[in-house]
Amino acid sequence: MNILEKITQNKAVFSKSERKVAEVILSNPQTAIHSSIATLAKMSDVSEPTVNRFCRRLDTKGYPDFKLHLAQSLANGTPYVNRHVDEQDGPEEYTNKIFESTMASLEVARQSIDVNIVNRVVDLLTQAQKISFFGLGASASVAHDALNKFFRFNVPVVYFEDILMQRMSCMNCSDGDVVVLISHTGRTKSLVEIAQIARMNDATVVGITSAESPLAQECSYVLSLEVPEDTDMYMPMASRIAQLTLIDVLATGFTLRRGNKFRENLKRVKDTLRGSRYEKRNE
Amino acid sequence: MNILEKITQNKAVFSKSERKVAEVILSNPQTAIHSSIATLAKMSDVSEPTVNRFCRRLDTKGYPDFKLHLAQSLANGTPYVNRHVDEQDGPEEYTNKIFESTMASLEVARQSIDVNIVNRVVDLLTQAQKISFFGLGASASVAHDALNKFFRFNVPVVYFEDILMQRMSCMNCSDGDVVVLISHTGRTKSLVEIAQIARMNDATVVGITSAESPLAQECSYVLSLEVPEDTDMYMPMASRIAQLTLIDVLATGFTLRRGNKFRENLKRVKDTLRGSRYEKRNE
DNA sequence: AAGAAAAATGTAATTTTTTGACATTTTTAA
DNA sequence: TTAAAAATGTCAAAAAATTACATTTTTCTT
Repeated sequence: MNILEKITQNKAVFSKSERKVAEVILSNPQTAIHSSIATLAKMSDVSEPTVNRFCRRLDTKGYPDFKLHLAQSLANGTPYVNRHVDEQDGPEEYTNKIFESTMASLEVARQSIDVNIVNRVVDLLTQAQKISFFGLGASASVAHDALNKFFRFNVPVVYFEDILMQRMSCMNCSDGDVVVLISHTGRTKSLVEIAQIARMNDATVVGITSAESPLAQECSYVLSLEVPEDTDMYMPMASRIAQLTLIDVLATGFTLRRGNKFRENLKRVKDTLRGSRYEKRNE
Repeated sequence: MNILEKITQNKAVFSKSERKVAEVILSNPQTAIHSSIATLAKMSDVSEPTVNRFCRRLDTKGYPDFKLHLAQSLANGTPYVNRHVDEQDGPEEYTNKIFESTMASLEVARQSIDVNIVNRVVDLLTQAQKISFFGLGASASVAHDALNKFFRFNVPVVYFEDILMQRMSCMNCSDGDVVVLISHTGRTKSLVEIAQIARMNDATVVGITSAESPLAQECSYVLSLEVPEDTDMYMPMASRIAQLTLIDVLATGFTLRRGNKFRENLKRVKDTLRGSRYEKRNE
């Protein structure tokens, strides 16, 4: 946790002298990290051991350790912490909190990704005869997005929102088809069933879900995403974003694998859209 | 500048022993910042002054100063820069680049948001008789997602992918209805027309789009999002993510405005989903 | 309000850590 | 091969941080 925030929060707990130290540090943290304990003690007008005790109260091992923590806090301007929205927050606060915690979640998600599996899945996708993307609820829009993306690649790609359509589609799967199933929890019954159906019909099933979930068990490959608990709003938030970003990664891997010529193709697809748009005046 | 990079770059300049120190630090920077010069010297199998000289070669004042720099470098992992994917990147590289540039874009987008407009739009939404979300292409899935989110609020909410349905829906708009139009460029002709139709029928039109685009001109309120140019892959990437996050912000503002009781409602909605899921074993 | 107990703070000594001076070894180049 | 230069290590001095303990301040009880 950011040590500057911690100092602010614990202000009430500090003793009088410790508070003097806190003031000096908060008002000038950049100076603090370059001072020795003696200098800081003089600046705060307290004794050296008091500064040391202050550091320990913040759960650091001592002054040098404290400086390290402080340096780290200062390094990331606003550190991407998963701050929860609360009741009293105004628009400014909740906007920032949502953005920041989304970024924080992406960071965590990124670290949880196994690039070897990404690589293998990209392999699979490039060789697939047909790619299907299915998800339910909040993950439906992620599947929808994946459709949009892979459609540009001129690959047979399928997406349905309707469970029955999804099932039927999987019934008709065959060897060489890849089915990508998206679910944050990996506990949605009907999606787990879809996975089973697809596998019975020789499709390769890729799950974008959490590790060791029932869905993960049924998949040939699992791209597990660890995303910190969504904020308190009882809605999926960060999980979706992480899934989407992973889709971007797969799409990128796909185009890289296909090489340069293929990318020119993509440019053409993009240019085709031009007719449907108002021209941008060249400034 | 990031000191880890600096170490990597200067590797050629280092002497043999200094390189040993560099290896140890690069391979385990987290350990390094918590070690004394003596420990690090032993780990690198060199003498203490050698470590000290190593630090000075990197333009730090000495070992403690070096540790500070190192701590700061580690704090912001790799700062979120918009690094472009290129041809030779392996899975590891492109995965990280995509995630990082997504985070970087979110940061930029966040700063470009006008919270006053967010606040006003939240106002509008809470008082709306009916809310519609429309987008085309990549933005369609964003609208889809918004549907999913606002549907939970037990508000009349509408979403269509089909242009004709969108038009018809807007024809039937009336005073008190809010139409949210999503488009990165704001230059999609049919969406601009939708905006005009909606306004002719007294709906309030909110645009999530780029400032001063043709679409923005036609909107009652514009939530403009400035998103750095998407990476070179000719697909919308970061723009979508920013739009989605903005939707999260609006949804959050909405629930906050509605107060505590309302949030309990949301919890109930979430709990309702339980029947469709496999239980999580309590570990 | 007085006095004892507890908490906070400071002093001084000790320990740890870092740095500097100089000797020795290794490398480089003529 | 040898002399100069560069690199590295040894050891001692200096600086910094921490500990133990004494003193002061605060708090609580009677």
